[in-house]
Amino acid sequence: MTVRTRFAPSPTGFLHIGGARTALFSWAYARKHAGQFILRIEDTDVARSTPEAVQAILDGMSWLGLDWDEGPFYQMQRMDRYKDVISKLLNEGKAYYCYSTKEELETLREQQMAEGKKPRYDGRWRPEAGKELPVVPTEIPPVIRFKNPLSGNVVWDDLVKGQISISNEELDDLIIARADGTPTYNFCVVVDDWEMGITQVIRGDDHVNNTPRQINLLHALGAKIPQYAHLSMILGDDGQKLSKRHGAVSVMQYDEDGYLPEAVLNYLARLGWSHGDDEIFSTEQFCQWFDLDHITPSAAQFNTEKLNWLNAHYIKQADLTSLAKDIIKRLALKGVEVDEQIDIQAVIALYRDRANTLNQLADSIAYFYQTPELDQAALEKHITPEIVPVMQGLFQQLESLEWTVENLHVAIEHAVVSNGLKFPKVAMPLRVMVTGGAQSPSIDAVMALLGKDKVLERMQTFIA
RNA sequence: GUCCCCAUCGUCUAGAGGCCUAGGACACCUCCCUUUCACGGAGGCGACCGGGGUUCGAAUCCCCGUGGGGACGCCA
Repeated sequence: MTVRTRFAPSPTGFLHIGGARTALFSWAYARKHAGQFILRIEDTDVARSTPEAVQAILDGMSWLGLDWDEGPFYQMQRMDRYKDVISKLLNEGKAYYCYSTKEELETLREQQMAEGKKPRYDGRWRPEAGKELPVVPTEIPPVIRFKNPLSGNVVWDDLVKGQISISNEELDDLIIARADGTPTYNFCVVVDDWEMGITQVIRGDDHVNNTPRQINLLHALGAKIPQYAHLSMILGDDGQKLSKRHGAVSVMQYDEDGYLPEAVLNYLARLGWSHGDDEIFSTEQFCQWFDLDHITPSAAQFNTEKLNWLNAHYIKQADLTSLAKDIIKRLALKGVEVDEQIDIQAVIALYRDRANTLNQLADSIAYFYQTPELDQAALEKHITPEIVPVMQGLFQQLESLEWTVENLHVAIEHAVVSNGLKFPKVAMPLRVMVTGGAQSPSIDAVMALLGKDKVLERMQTFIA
């Protein structure tokens, strides 16, 4: 049987890191088994679903390169189908109308909690042989509930967590249609997973408790039960749960912050999944290796440091042409316009080894195009009164120099030797004058790329 | 409260009874390279939650405890 997996986000916000990993694992599983990956938008919560959120999710998926074979399907467009199934259930006596009000149920819940019991619907409207039901109120629009089995256990072999067993006595008759007639999440999921032929349901483990209800529904519909794989959650950098108000950010934020999608993908892959000691691997390699046996059942804490390390790695590997395009864009965003006279690919090649993010890389080379900000401490430490004459001498040499790295090196070396100094004694002040700070790649290489005019102009302001 | 799940270095993880005096990676520390800072290279620090079993032998299996998390919606 061909593998069919799905990613089924609800469009109530952006695609965050947890959702992205779920999508990645579902996608990779389908790819690994040459199956299909389906995208389904669960938008039955009309009040909270927005088209902007749908777009945000699609953007996140495409940035990460997660493509789907079918969909996106929208549950709101499948209403007729759900209603058919509900009336079938009603006709077969597997579902029933319930006229309890929200207030009534709230009271019941509080009472049960107070008694130390698990809050659950007590089945007051559930029809049973020989049972007398309350008088149907005319003014209350009813919800429709599923007749959950009263006894026995629901057991499944979770592909991540192993065997999970939940007693039906813990479950109540869940609402499958609201008072306004719209079907609810647990019901739509069941119908969709069934009709879309999903073979492996890979999702967050906050759904573990929904699984037995869904399995019971599937049984009632005479559907085949898919396999389930429940992924544990991703915690924030601080070990706290991610939520809208705490730490959860859109995957697109990583784009903005200067992370490469392949780095994020690689990082996410290793969060909760492993392939021996392998740390760095391509998405293609991941698809070949991925399996559900090596997923950790426990929660994982996000670690930005490690993401940075991976990102730095991918920056070092990146194609220079596309890297340059990206960096030019980022510089423009900062209001820095690049000068065509300077070979930006060469500059990036010189700087890429020292950046964790593309933004850092852009920041670090901005001084090629605009007057650098001067590091006061570096200035005071390196540009001493004694060194100024030395720099004046060097300046004169440079004025008539044929501008190559080799010649520049020789010129600096000459200033060092003729003044009886150590190399850094000359290189450091020069570095501060040219770059504004005390850290840079080899100063001769930097000067070569920056060009004679800019170098002399910058030196001038310090030795005049 | 009730039910379900989880538990190896600070973090991500390897580990399917002997290969484990527990391996790798990030971070951290030291040294090397060096024109500063990085990069890179070589080392180092650092963990099986506790208690009982089972077994010749347990990080690995079982039970209890502890701790953490999740669920308990006419949200998904």
